[in-house]
Amino acid sequence: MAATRFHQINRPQRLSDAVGLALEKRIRSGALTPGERLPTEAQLGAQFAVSRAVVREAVARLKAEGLVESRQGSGVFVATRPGAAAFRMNAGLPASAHDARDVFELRLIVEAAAAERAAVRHTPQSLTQIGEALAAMDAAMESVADSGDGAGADDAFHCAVAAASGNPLIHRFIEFVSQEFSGSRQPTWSRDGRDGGLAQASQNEHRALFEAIAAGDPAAARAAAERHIVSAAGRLGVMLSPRMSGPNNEEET
Amino acid sequence: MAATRFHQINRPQRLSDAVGLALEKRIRSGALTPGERLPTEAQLGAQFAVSRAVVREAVARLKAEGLVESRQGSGVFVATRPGAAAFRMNAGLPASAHDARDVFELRLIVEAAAAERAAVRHTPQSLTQIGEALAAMDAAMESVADSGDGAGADDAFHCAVAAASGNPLIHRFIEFVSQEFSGSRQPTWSRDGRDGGLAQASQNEHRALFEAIAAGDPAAARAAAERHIVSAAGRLGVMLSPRMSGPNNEEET
DNA sequence: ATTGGTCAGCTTGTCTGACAAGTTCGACGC
DNA sequence: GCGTCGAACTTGTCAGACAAGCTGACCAAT
Repeated sequence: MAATRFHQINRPQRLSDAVGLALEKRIRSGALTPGERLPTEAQLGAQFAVSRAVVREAVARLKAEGLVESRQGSGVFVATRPGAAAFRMNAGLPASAHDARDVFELRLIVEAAAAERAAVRHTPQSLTQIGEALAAMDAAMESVADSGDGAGADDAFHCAVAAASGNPLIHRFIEFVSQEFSGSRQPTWSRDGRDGGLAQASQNEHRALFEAIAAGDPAAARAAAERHIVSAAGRLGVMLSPRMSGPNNEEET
Repeated sequence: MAATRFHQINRPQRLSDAVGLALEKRIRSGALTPGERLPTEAQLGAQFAVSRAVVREAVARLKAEGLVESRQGSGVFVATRPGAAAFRMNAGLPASAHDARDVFELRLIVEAAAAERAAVRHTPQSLTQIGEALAAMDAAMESVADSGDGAGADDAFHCAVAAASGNPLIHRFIEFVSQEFSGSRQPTWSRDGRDGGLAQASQNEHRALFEAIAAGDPAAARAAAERHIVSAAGRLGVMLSPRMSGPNNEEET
């Protein structure tokens, strides 16, 4: 909806968020090592030029993420195994030019393997789920709305393939990655994207993947999934190689 | 040290922890639904009989976990996709008989792809790192200590291979998975495991992987990594197939 | 009737100061 | 050398004040 689209204004970052991220960076970079004591709250307040309350809220964040532990009267210490409990796509590191490519490469690896397994392990029910998402994208292609439901159905298609892999961990991981980059499919399914043939190209790739899975051909499913991810990346301007086929292949970039 | 042993006294739970956990319980149980607005800070303070600072720190915890979002002047809301910002191996689901197999399968997919990329993208420095971890395992093989440092060096070896993949995201993910299952390598490197030849078998596989990477041969590196993961799983009693090579291959299990 | 502007009331964000609870370490006595 | 005590330090909690931002009611203009 148009109203939703204008809702995403750029809010200034909260001080407690900024301090928390800065400290997290120090921990993840190794500048602060496991077991090491952080500066006192008063010192951090002086260093960051913020109040003690802001520091405490930043530390509360870090505690929730398992990065630090506090002991009253003693201090705040880097946890022995900082942050091991959770994996995040953006671990507080600054964005770099390679981010999108790193993400697409990880998706290529995991989604191609999931497609391969879906070809072998799918059930009538899981195949129906994939087919329904495919049909929903066909319908979105004809939609007169500005953005329609194509991106949502695109998400659902990928997650249905992941679910058909028969490995719930892989399914959850692909869902996680998909949600973190839910905005990346929007350009393909926008009015402009559909008029420009992006959605049609994407849908052709989806159909080839569906057919390979339905045919129970894992090699064809893997190849179809790889083609699709590489093309999807290309549509966003990201160059990706589908296979490590030679020592010089990657170094051309 | 004996002094350390008596250090683990039962500390009363912090108020901010208790409030944070109580709110998290309401969210995860569905009593508070995605998009729903939480009571105001003042109301929560009255309900829990704590100061506003305690409430704010509890909310800071929930924000770090992706469970809520706050909007200044408006309120604190349950996130649209609560907890989606982090991926956890155990997502609060009960353990099932397929867990270990699911994990090894995910490792197989990601680590084999990392090895492939390491063969192409390694640098002299990253290759040295891998070699040092290999040497540390050789040394641990001869160690007279009961458990030695073999498991730690085994972890380090896998993480060095992941680092050599040239994709920091893959590196972080493999590190995350490795840390979550850091105990799984202990039996191989224990006294019994070394005497029984488990460590030697594992080390032979590590060496083959190292050599394939050093030779810059991605296909050999992938195959070596797959062999190793499949064998490692087998040493723990988990049956794993390295490839989806036919429609009936998996259904034998 | 609809649209746009204003403002009071409300809510989160930040700062400040005070005191409670707990830890650490040095001084002192035995 | 060992045990006790207390000062100094650090985190945990409370309270109050003000800043920044949001929401909805109300009124004027078209």
